[in-house]
Amino acid sequence: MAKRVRTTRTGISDVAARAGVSLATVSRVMNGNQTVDAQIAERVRIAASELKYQPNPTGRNLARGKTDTIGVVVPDLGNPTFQGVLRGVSRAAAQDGYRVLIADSSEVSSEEAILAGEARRRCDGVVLCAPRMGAAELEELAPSLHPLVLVNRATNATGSPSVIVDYGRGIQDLAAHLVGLGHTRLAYVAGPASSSSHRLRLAGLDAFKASHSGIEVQVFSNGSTFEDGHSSAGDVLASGATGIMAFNDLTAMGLLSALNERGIRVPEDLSVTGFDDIPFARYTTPPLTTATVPIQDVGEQAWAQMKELLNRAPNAAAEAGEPASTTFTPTLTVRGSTAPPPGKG
Amino acid sequence: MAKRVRTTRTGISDVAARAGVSLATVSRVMNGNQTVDAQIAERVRIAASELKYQPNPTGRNLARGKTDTIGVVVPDLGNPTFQGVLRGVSRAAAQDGYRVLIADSSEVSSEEAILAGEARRRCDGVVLCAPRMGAAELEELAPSLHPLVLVNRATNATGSPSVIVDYGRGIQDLAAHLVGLGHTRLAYVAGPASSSSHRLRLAGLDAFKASHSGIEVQVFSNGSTFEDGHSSAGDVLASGATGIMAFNDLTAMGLLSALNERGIRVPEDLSVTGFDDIPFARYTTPPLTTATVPIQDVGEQAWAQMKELLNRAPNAAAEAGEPASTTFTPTLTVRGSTAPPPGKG
DNA sequence: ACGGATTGAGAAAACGCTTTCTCAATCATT
DNA sequence: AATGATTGAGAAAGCGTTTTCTCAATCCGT
Repeated sequence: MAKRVRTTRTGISDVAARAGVSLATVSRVMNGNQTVDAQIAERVRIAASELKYQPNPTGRNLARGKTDTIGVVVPDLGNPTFQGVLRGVSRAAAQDGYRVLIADSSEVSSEEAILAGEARRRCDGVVLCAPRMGAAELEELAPSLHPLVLVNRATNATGSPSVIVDYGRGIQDLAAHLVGLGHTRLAYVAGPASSSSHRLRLAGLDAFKASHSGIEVQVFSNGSTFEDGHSSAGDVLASGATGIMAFNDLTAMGLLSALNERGIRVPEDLSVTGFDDIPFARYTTPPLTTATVPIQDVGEQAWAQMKELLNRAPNAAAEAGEPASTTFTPTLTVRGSTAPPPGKG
Repeated sequence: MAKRVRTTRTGISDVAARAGVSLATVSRVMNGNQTVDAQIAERVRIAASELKYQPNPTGRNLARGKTDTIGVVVPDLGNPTFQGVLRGVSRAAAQDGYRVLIADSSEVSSEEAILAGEARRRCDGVVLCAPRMGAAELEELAPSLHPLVLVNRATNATGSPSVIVDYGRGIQDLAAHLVGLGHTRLAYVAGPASSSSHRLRLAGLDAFKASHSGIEVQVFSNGSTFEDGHSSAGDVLASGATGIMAFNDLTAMGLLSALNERGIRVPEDLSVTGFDDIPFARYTTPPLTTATVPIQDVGEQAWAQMKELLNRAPNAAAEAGEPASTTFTPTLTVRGSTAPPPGKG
């Protein structure tokens, strides 16, 4: 048999041989370890660049016990919200030399835990977006995922910070805006019952009702897609409400579209609000009044928390106390889809 | 010093010990190697599940020389086109047990080569979306990235398949549609000069002009964003053209918005087309006539090609001949933003 | 019942690095 | 000049798997 034809890329030992030093020294130089004589270091650097040597990350990963990679698990890469989170995390992490592995559960909620575990094993930590996962399951899963940062979820499990959006506050601002315009009959076209951010909106509306006795707030169950919004038009019109808060921008757009088909004018006949302020919300007709969520900042903040966790000594969790969670409060963005109700202009 | 407190997770040797077999046997069982006695295999499986053993991917990666991960490099995660590609690749790859590492060059074109190389070292292959990269640079880079699949780019470098969209064909279909409606004065609101897909559109338009002598086709240089489209309104109106083809849906939406502000009616006064058919194209006012690009299929196909490359023996490249590239042809999607020109209705 | 095939499992050698351990050589100190 | 402290680089031990080697124990045919 031939002499084992060189199949593998140029490795650290090639550099060592060429520079006439040991592997250890090459490693030291490549890692900026200062305990190497300047002359030798230079020789190594030259050898490395002549050979175009680039350390093999896998070998490194194994030796160092880390991968400089974090996993981001999302329910749907097609959803603007998660796209924003992903983008924010990815860019922020890149600044610190980390990469992102994505895991798209394709809305198959039963896969989420598995995907997340998988991702965790391959990465140094995971950012989890799992709006539909049950609280119990999340709580059980969290410890095994540590370092873990939750997006729009909280858990009692210790040591896992969250970055969350105050949906309850946002929807109250929206409701207040409508009431301020003169609306007294409001309706909320709800999101999926299993969605935790939907439940936060509901709680916000309860709080709102408690402090605004004259105001009616109906709730229609529904979903989170354009089509869901579209198909809710019938219920909405039958309700007699004049101020409609859709679960999010997408459903608001669906509703807008259905209303348009039926000849209902927005905002003259009906006011409609969205939620999130996705990039296209400003381009609808009329432009959508919505609660703006700085979603990319959410992603960036998620990375900031992750970084914090990563920099902690592995066993420092307890001594350092609970990691700080962050809350973003949506800001009201008034555009053309809201106006005083008919007759109150 | 204490006895080296167990810091590491449960590993293959724990399982081996518990099952009373060697590491090799555990490995064989975990990998479905059939040369293990059924009884022993069962014992190992039980031990593994009792210990909740999960193989460490990094160790595995090193031993097997592969990572079951591919890199996807895109210029901007905020761009619907690349989001679509990413989603397609990610889902298709997941089907085959592969994960995706993302690299977002943030439009910094000088970073692309570096990011791609980085990604390649960490992964088994890379899918490259680099519409602005110079042909020469691409050609030089390609071999070092192999296995490499190009999206919307081709290269002479051997062994790297592409999946491309026939933008030239698509814009001709759009032009033909406008001409069919009676327009004789067309304008193309161009994309970035450095964009290769923009050049393909230009070539398509040249072909179109060659075969339609009576038709005027003006070209305005511009960009690829909503704002670029918005700011092109002045030129467009001054041109006297009645059928406007925007570089893509985003610029079309910008143009639509600017026209709306100026009281120009679409499609009554002016017809406007987009390109790509991004998810929101159907929700503009009026809904956008556009060339539909099955962008997620592009991503899936990119994975299919990658899989093909991965399954080839490392040195089989030559014998297997050139890998097949794929072309997707956009389909014309007529919506409300196009109509006969004024006076020809 | 005996040699030659097969099976099946353990020992050990990769995989490509990092890092601890060691120890020779240099330096500073009295 | 003798001793202890410091510097700097090589040897070697991991890191957690997979896979090749090896070899003992079965199996088969005659």
